[in-house]
Order: sequence, then C-alpha cells, then structure tokens
Amino acid sequence: MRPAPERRREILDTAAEVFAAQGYDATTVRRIADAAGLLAGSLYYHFDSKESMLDEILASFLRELWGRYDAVLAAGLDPRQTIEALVTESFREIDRHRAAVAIFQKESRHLQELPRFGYLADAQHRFEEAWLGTLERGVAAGVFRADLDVRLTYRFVRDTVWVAASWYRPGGQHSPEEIARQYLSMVLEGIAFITRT
Amino acid sequence: MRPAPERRREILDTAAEVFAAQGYDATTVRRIADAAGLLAGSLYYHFDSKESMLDEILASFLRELWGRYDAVLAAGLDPRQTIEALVTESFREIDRHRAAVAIFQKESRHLQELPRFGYLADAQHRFEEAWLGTLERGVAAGVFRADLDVRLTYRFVRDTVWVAASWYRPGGQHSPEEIARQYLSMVLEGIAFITRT
Amino acid sequence: MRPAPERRREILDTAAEVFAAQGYDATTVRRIADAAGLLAGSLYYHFDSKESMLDEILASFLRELWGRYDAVLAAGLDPRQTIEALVTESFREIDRHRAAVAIFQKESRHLQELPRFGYLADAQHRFEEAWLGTLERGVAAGVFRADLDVRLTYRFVRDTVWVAASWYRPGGQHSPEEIARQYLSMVLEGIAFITRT
Amino acid sequence: MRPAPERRREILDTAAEVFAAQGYDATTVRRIADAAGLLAGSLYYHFDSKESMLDEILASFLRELWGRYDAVLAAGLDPRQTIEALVTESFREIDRHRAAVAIFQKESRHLQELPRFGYLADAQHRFEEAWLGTLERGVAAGVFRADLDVRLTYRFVRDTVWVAASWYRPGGQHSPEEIARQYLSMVLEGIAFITRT
DNA sequence: AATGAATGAGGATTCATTCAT
DNA sequence: AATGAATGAATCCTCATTCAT
Repeated sequence: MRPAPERRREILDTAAEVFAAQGYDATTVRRIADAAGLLAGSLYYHFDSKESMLDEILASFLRELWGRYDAVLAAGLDPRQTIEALVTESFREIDRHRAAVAIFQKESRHLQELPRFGYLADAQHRFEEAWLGTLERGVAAGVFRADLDVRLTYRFVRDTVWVAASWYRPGGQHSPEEIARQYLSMVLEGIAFITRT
Repeated sequence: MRPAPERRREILDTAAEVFAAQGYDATTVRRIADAAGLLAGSLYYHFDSKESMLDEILASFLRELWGRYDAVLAAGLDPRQTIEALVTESFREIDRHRAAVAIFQKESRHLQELPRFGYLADAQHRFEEAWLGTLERGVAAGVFRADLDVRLTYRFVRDTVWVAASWYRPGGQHSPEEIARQYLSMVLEGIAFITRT
Repeated sequence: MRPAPERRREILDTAAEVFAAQGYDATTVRRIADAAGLLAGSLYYHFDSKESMLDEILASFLRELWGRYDAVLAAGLDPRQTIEALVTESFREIDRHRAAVAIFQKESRHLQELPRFGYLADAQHRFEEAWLGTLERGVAAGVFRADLDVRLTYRFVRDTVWVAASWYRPGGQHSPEEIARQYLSMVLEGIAFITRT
Repeated sequence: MRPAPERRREILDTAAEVFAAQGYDATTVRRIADAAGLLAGSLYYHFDSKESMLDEILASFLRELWGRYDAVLAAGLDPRQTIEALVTESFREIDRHRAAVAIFQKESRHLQELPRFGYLADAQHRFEEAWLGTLERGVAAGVFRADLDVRLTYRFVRDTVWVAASWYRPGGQHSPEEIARQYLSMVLEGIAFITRT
C-alpha cells in the first residue's frame, strides 16, 4: 500500500544521474522513466512532480553535507586543519553523491529565484560563513597569506573543490582522500616549485 | 540606414545574457525577444533558430579566445610566463564576454553530443594540449612541482579560471588583470603563509 | 508610377509554376519571390495578397478558356464535332497555360468553399452543361452509345482531358493537336483492336 | 481494455478523410484532432508527426494495392483480361480507401521529393511496368490497337481510373464492379456508336 | 519598384501532469 | 505499482503581410 522507499531511492538516483548529464530543464520525465524502467506517468505514483524530485535530490544532499560540515566546524580545529577537513569532506561528498553535487553546481544559481528553492541561497550563505570565516581566522592567526583579497580566496577555494564534481568519476584511480590531499597541497602551497628551507 | 550587423550583435548579446542567467534550455525565445525589444517571431528574421544563436555566441567566443591564446603560445615564452599569459588572457576574455564564457562553462558538456556543437569537444582538446603541455614542460624544466598529478593540476587551473565567469561582474572593484595576478599568485604560490628565504 | 503590366505577368507566371509544382498551400510567398528575383515583401507592390495571385491566375485562365469554348459551342457543330473541338481546345489551353490548368485541377475542389472562389463552382456547372449536354445530344442522335451511364461518360471524358495537365510538358514531341487526336481516337473508338466492316 | 490498434486506425481514417478533403498542407492537426474527438496534442501519443500519419496512410494503401495487383499479375491472364482485372481491382481499392487514393493522386507528385516518400516514386515505376507492360503485350498480341502511342495510352488508362477517386462516393448507385465494367467498356470500345458485325 | 525589418496570428510539436483501470 | 490514454499549456518556428525608407 505504501510506496517502497528503496524504489523511491532507485528512481531518485536515476533522476539525479540524468539531471546531472543533461541539465534539469533539458531532462524530460520520460527520459527519467525510461532510465528507471517504468512509464512517465508512473513516476507520479512516487513523486509529486519533476520539481519535487529535484528538490529531494538537492535537499538530501545538503542535509548530509551539513551533517559533515557541522561536525568539522564543531571539532575545535585550527583554521588550517579546518580547511583541510572541509575540503576532505567535500571530496567525500562528491564521491558519494557526484550527481547531486553537479546539479547543485549547475542549477543552483537560477533555482534560487524560486521560493521553493530558497534554501539554496541559505546554503550559499552558510558556506560563505564557514569557509570565509575560517579563512579570516587563518589570516588573523598568520597561517594564511594576508596579501590576498579574502573574498577572492574564498571563491577560489570553494570553486576549486566543487567544480571537481563535473569530472570526478567514483571508482577512478584516486580515492577522494587522495584527491583532497593533492588539491589541498596545490591550494595551500601552490604549484610552483620553490626551494623551501 | 544603419548597417544591419549591429542589430544582430545587439540581439546576440542580449541572448547571451539571458542564456547565461537562466540556462539555455530554460530560456524561451520570447524572453530573449522581450529583452531585445521585439517580438519572438521577429528573431527569426535575424537568426535561423534559438540553437543557431547559441552556436554563434559560442563559436565567436571561441574564435576570439583562440586568437589570443595562439598569440600567447607563439610568443616563445617560458612555461611559467605562458601560464601567466594564458590566465591573464582568460580573465580578459571573461571581462569582455562574461556571458559567453558562462554559457560555455555550463552547457558545453551536454552540447558536445550534438553534431553541430562538435567543435566544443575539439576546443576542449586544444585547451588540454595548450595547458597540459605547458604544465608538463614546466615540470620538466623544474619550475612546476613534480610531485603532483599533472592532469589533476591541469583541471585545477583550468576550472579555477573559467568558473570565475559565474561570479565575475565587469566593472567591479578589481580589473581583470588584478584578478589574474591574485589568482596566479594563489595557484603558483599557494594561500598558506610560508616564510621563504 | 503605375506598375508595369509585364512585370505583373512575369511574376504571375512564376507564381503559377510554383503553385502547380508544390501546391498552393505548400507554396510560400518567399519561394515565389525567390523564383521571381525579388524579396517577399516586394510582391505586395504588385499584388494584394497571395490569394489574389491565385485568383488572377485561375480567373484569367477560365476567361480565356471560356472564350474558346463559347466559340466552339456557338459554331453550330454536330455533337461529335463539338466534342472533338472541345477536346482540341482543351489541349491547346493546357499547352498555353499548363500551370494554371494543373492548379485548377488540384485546388478547385477545396477552393470552391471560399466565397471569393465561388466562380470555380460556376465554371464546373458550365462545364457540365457544355459537355454533358453535348453527350446527351449525341446519344439522342445515335452517334454516342446509349448503353452507358451518361454522367459516368461525362466524367470520363472530362477527366481524361484535364488530367493530362499533370504530365504534359509544352514543347514535347507531340503537338497539342496531335495529343488531342490520339485522345479522341481512344475515347471515341476505344483502345481495343476490333475489325470493323 | 480494448486493444490500442483500433484507435490508431480510427484516427488514421479520420485524418485520411480530412487530408483528402482539404489537401495535406491545408489540413491542421487541430482539425484532425477535432474530427477524431481529442485534442491536437493527444495525436502525438499515437503518431510521431502529421507527416507520419500521411506516411502510414499512403504506405498501407500501397501495400494493400500491390497485394491485389500482384495476385492479378501472377494469375497468368491474357493482356485484355489483365487490364480488366487491374481496373476492377483499382475501383475496388477506391471503394475501400477512397481517401487514401485521392491523397495519393493529389499529393504524390510533390511528396516524391522528400526522401521519406521516395517509395511513391518506386510505386509509380512499378505501376508503369505493370500497366505499360500489359498494354505492350496486348499490342504485340493484336488485342490492342497498334496505331496509338502506348505511353499516351498508359497515362490515359491510368489517370482515367485513379481520378475517379476524386468524385467517387462509396455506397452510391453503382458498385465498384459496375463502374469498372462501364469504364472498361469505354476505354476498350470507345464511346462512339459503331455498328459492329 | 524594391528593400529590410518587423508584426502577429497561427501551426506543429513537446511535455509535465492526470486519472481510470 | 504501474499502464495507457489523454490534457492543456507552453514552446519553437513559419509565414503572409505591413511599412518606413
């Protein structure tokens, strides 16, 4: 009588994959249905609308992500450790929900206009708070460079991480932790070869 | 009395702006027409289709960009100077054609499937050649770190630059050259504060 | 200041050719304009509308045709001679205005619904009068077979003639008179070989 | 509960009727939908496009027709019997699928240009083979007149038969077989009254 | 006479969604 | 849970027509 939650998840994962590949607007419910092995109309037994599928994908991704982020932020780490932990958690999240991250990345900006997706704007603000705050504390503590525009730095770090969702494939040759390590090394120390004493 | 091409450009710039803001698929021709001050049907006096507007926007952006890139690559600079010049030209391009860059960034992946937009895939390959090649030469020459995955570095630098199109606003407080300088500084030397001797 | 009548004719002939080839509805004014060597909008200097081009083509064809038919019908010929003359005049008309005849043939039926083209229905009635009347007189006079349904015979003869417009090409190997002769021979004597005494 | 194909056929028959009455190009899908009792958009649940409706109408008509023709041609009849049988089958086909025949007659010529309707040209060639071949054998056998241009005769017979679709109404006073008999009598023996010994 | 740019109505088609079964 | 048929609104696009130049 009640919809099986596993089927929901299955369909939702399929939908996320298709949304990520084609873009939300370019995706028809029929394509999702085809990929999930049922007819378009049948999707409506499980979901209210195409939009609510998207909503569920994004909301559950953010819920999980903030779970991790909040744990990091509450751990009392120093700024550099915090940045390292946030980056690592981000790559783990990309590993777990690549499609959702890609959708978030691509569609966030224009979805924010819709009341239903107002929480995407909130998420952006919380991101900014978390990352920018950490960077500022780091600059104050002398562990991050003071000669750079912090906002620019913030965007740099943020984009650096999330854009990876557009090319990352789970099960590739690097684990998320390894990718995180390399990214962090680049971001923190730069790619130029320098003799350090 | 006035030469026609100006109107074309006008409309095309408008279209690019709307595509960048809403996404290509989510943009209706009516919206473009509204923004350009004519009726939807009238667009078809100037253009064959919505798709051919997109085509023209992307193709002319890439044409211009490659003009700049080729000049840089032909200038006989060393690897580090080449990277610096490429990044600077990229930010200048973002400054000139922010919308086109944003569209390229967002829609490239799924447009490549369409035969008409096959040249987008070609462009990716040429990018890779130019950037990756330069990085490899730099590693060989000892100016870039050898302990990083070069492909990862390539994606890092490339994405880091282009994603800027999604938040950059021309006429902001930093000139494209200033942004390029800060970006390069971050990418090359890292954001961590380090005592260098 | 006043439109040159020759240009009108030129355009009208072009239009007739295109209408005949593609069908009236499937023909765009742009195609006519292309074929006539001007821009679509410029047609409206010469004509009120696409429909009025069609009107002029059909009306002038019928005007000319009835001139010939009336002459035949007034000539006091016997039924067989009348049929022969009508057929011959018809093929001459096809020779002169193939396109107009083809259009008349193809579009007549559904154009009749439009008030403006009511005269097409009138023409059909006058045709019927002329041909059917002649056939009936011929049957009464014993020169045409009495064992056939006269209406069927009428349609047979009428169609036989006009359908030729769909394949006839002026300047082919047979003159219109020669084609008329052969058609008449078929219609009157049949295609079966029979020993007549 | 009811098998779907019936609805398809229903709609297709309606469409054929409208196409025949108004011409393919002049027919809007809305008119078909109105006549079939659903909304325009709903047609696309059953058919890909307006064009594919036309395609299906014409293709299935030709399929059936060639079934009958092939049976006749394989029956080993003499030329005169063959012509008689082909004509009779043609009128039966007109009786069964008047609309399809009328469409074929009216639209065939310009549809042939489209790749999708290339089979219409093929059909013309097979017609020519069948009819013209039979006539030539008849001339050689001395049962058809040798003093007429055979190609002209072919067109004469062919058109004479098919044009009937434009005025024929099923359920009229003559059965298709009766019409065939009269037509054959006219075509074979002519309409002129002649004393035969 | 003709052009170039535009209009506006209408056309085919798509697609999210509904609902009886 | 899912299907099959349909809805209706919206979308891209076409095209006859207009009109200032």
